[in-house]
Amino acid sequence: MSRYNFKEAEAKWQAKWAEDGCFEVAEDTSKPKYYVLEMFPYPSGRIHMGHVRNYTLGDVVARYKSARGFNVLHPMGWDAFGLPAENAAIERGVHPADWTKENIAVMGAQLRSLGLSYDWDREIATCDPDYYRHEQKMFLDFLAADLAYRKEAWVNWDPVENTVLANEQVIDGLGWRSGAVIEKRLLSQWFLRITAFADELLYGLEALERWPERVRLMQENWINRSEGAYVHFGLKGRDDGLEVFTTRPDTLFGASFCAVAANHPLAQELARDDSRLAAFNTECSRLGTSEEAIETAEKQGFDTGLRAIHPFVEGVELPVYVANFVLMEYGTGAIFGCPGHDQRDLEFAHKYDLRVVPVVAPVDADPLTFEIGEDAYHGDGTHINSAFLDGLDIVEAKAAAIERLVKLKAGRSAITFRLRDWGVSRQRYWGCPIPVIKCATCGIVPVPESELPILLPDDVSLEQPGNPLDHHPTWKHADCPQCGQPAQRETDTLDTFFESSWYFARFCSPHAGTAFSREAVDYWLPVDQYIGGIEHAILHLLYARFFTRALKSCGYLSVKEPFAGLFTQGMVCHETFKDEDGGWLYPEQVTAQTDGSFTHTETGARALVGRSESMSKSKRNIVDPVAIIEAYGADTARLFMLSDSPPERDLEWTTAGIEGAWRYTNRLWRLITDPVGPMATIGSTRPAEMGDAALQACRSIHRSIAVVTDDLEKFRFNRAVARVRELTNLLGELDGIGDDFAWVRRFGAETAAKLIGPMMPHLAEEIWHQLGHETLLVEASWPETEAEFLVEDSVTVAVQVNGKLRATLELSRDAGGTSLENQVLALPGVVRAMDGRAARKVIVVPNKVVNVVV
RNA sequence: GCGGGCGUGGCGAAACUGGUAAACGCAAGGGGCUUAAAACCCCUUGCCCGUAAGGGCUUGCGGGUUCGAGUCCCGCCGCCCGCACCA
Repeated sequence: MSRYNFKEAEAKWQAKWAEDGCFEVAEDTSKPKYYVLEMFPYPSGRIHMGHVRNYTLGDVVARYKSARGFNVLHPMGWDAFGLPAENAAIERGVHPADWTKENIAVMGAQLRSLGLSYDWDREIATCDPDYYRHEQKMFLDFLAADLAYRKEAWVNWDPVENTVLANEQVIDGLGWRSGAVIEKRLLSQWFLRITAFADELLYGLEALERWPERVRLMQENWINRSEGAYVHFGLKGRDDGLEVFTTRPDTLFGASFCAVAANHPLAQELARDDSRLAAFNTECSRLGTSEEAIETAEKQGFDTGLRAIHPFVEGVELPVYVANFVLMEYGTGAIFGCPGHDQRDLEFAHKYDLRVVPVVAPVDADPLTFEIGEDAYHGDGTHINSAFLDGLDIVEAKAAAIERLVKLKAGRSAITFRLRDWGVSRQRYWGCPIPVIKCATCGIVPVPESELPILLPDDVSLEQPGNPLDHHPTWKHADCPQCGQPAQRETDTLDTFFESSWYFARFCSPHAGTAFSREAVDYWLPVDQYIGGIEHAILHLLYARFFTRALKSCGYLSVKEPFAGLFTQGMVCHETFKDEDGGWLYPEQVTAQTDGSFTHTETGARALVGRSESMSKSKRNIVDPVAIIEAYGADTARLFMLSDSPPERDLEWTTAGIEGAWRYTNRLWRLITDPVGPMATIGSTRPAEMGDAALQACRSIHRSIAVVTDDLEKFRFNRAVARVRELTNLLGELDGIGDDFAWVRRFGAETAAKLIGPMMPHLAEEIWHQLGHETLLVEASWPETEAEFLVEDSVTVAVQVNGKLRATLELSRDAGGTSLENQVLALPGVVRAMDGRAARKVIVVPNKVVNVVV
């Protein structure tokens, strides 16, 4: 029995495709273009199963579209700047550049072994000066267009290391290396004005029809446009006041307190003379900068003693608190609290014994007795306890309240966004230097374009804490381009999201002397199909959408949206194992016992099976793709990635699953190549006469083409695999003899090769070759269906009595009428279920269901 | 906390717009081939009652709409993802 030699075949066809330049593309206006892009990887060291899944999905699309006659651009590169390279430098003493380059070499070879149809000639690495020099120019253009600016922002500050930490480096409020309590600190930093495009980014979502609905929703909620009002509260005994933003100006009569963020200027000012408030503010600053930490912390407030004067009601004064749940970044960093109609305010009011006055009552409630219990009332209703707003509904009351605020010069209507400007400054080495110079006399001065790129220095010390560029002995010293006096370079580098915000454009002309050739981006953009993890649903995708608009407004390109189609894939999971002490074990450290339990392979001790979780180094539940490709080949790994779960859902990696895929690989191989002698010589013209069985098989093959094509179009790859397996089963059962059978068998084999081609390209190519073709399968076109073979003359119809299945009936297509009803009513199963009762109604859904209602 | 999603046999799943629930595969059981094992091939397999014919039940839980609900609506429960300096 022959076995498919994947090692030989995969090496052979990969070499052949490369030699023939099968995946190299150029602009060609005679064909429709199709740009397939998978999110490029961070070169962490080795590829993981998530990459295999992501890139297999992209490769299926690329190869399928190519077979359909599109001019397909399918590039790959490296998102090469980032924190892990600096960590590796600290831990292992290697230079971030060397570490990154080495990783790219290793991972590049691993990706190549998967047989992905990339145009490798377009490979880019974002840490290459030839890449980042262009984004330095973009930064200068943004600066000139007022899309980049400086402002103070809060960072996580490690007081022991004197270093800014990423959120990831703050664990339970402590620095990951120093263990010091982390504080928030204000730092002057660079921002990109993404909020200038807030409306556009929001309304632009509507046009992104080929994006998942949930991603659009998440972005919409992230941008969160809210209509409301600014309200000015006077402060008793002070000349200034408190500016508050609210979406519910109609609930002003229910206000019982005001609150400001701990980092609000007012809180900072008062803390200078109040050590207890200063301590409270410091406590708040220890929550870190993430919204999650702030919102999940226990709600706490500090009464400043200040009293805010109610704009509508003379004599009413509201206590002003500093509260740990108010965010400085949203609205004005100050709120008024209406406990009756906001759950968080209600809990705060209960804690600090503040009054709870309902001002909106449900329409069916008695306004005189309506009270707020444990739950704030968020619903519609009629205003009560609200003087001139009484009796109005919420919409009317909002308008009336704003009108009154304007009249009193105590406020105005306003639209705010939750979206904040994008902070791009990082106080780190391994990123793109920001090309500006800080001069004592001239201020911020852009580096002249002729001096770009500003290169990262090679000789840095990463061992000492702090920003390496800042304590480099010479790098930051430069003369001011304006006045010529000694000055200093900006030592911040750019957020790595900067690189990933335009790489799709660079791929269009990766060797261009400019960021990209206008002609190339005009031809290729937007990306037709973008594929990657759901974890990028907001930040990366939103930044890239903004960046594209920013580039457009600076005259770089013509499209507004970078990604016309988006697909978000699920994660690759694996069961987890722990030893008896709770330590994580690698899958290869455990042995399955016959009774279903597991033991530690070396010690023989009991091992505990945990639930399946997404593969991660920390849980040790990883399976190395390289080992899998080595053992089963790339095609088998690709097949398994596609077959079991729908691509948007999480996939569980199992040994049984990969072995099942491997069995299929060999089954298909044998089925087609064992009788290949006779098959290779059979003509490709359909015999004029075909017997019923051969005709049925021919129909089934055509249906396979139709179903698989539809499934591939709709990203239902698991179903496509199932249908190809059915086709394989059919081929295995074709045991007739004669010309018609011989032809059908070959037709089925060729079709199977073509349909499985995008998924298992090496095996398909090998089969194609064995069938006697001189040309490559990758150059062959997608199979076409013929309408005459897609119509069935008879259908099986379900027969129900009161919606319950009682029988099935073979009918000719589109049968109906009273004869059908009589036929149905005479069926033994129907008679039994009707139990002598008369039919009240018979519902006929043509070719599907007949339902008798009694 | 806020925002988003998911939930169907022992397991991964399928079921297109409300119309035969469980296609395809994994695991398991039985049989064949073999000195034997592996590989391979064939059969069985949602659960319960029944020798069978047949009947009942079943898509996380509880309601509702409908001739008919996995699919639509309302309310719960569980799990997962994101939250702006991880990428």
